Amino acid sequence: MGKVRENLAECSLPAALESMGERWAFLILRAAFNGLHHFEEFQQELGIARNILANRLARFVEHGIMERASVPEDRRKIVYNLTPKGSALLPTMIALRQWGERWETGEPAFPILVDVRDGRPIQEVAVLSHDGRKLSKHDLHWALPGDVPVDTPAA
Amino acid sequence: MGKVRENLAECSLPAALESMGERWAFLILRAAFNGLHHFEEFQQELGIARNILANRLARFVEHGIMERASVPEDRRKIVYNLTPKGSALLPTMIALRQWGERWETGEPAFPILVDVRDGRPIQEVAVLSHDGRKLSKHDLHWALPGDVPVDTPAA
DNA sequence: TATATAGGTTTTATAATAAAACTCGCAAAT
DNA sequence: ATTTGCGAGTTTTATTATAAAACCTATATA
Repeated sequence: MGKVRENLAECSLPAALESMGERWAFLILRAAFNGLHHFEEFQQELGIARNILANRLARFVEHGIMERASVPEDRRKIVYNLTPKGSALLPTMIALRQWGERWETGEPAFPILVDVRDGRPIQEVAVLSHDGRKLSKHDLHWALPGDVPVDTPAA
Repeated sequence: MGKVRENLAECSLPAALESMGERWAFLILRAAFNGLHHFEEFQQELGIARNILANRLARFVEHGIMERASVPEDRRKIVYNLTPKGSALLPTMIALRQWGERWETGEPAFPILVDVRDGRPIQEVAVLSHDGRKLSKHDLHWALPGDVPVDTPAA
């Protein structure tokens, strides 16, 4: 139990925050998810200072969240694209956005995100148990290696 | 289509970031989820500067993320507790933590979070369609009011 | 009554952010 | 072929946020 509290400091939230905890990080990411690719696009959409934007993009590239490539057809242009690692931040970003909708702005803000296949709204991002029950903070518990039941197949 | 891009700036991510976008915000929140309640506990656990901690806690209270109450048994003491609004940040926080585990630190970091009922690890936080399919960014689309099919019950 | 504790505030130093002007390589127009 | 303009930054200077340390006040404990 004391062992749990001791190890808690080593959860990977601090590591995640190294790249995402800075101001503008989430907003640049959102813009990237919305299809922006170029320095000037980010700058004009967000109104961020150019030096800060340059710094953030460089940091994203360093951390493998975006990749930077020059466009052959117009060699002035650079494209920034989300890597798989960057794309993997989608649940985090949508969870934060949904929280903002529910608790800051007020529910039905348009446009809303829908499944492209059937046009229906996505679910609220939630913490789920292995069998799909929605979990709150009271349903959670920290476990050390020995305590965790291994998912043993029947055969 | 231009209408979608136009409205995009008004998604609630910026509103959410007003309280959560500052340095230390997620780490204080994590500590609160882990059962810390007092100023000195936060300070010692995180090593954050006292003035910054005071500022963050006050901000959380202002934004309704935590509530501040004094303890009757010892009137020096103050407890900070997560409100429902604060607790609702759990999916965001766990999503970010899981991302850090997967892409920054490397998978099996202990202790891990398990369902208190059966002791089994929780699922990865994901974006799901209305019928539970896992969605990536390519499966998502912005929709304006008219485009969204309403969930019409049969009767 | 003296001493320690909890939860801050104040002061001062340092680092991050912002606004504006500037640079440099390339492309397009004249 | 030269000028003009664009894309992607950098530099400079001003402002704001963060940090470390000392200090303060009300309460509790010895």
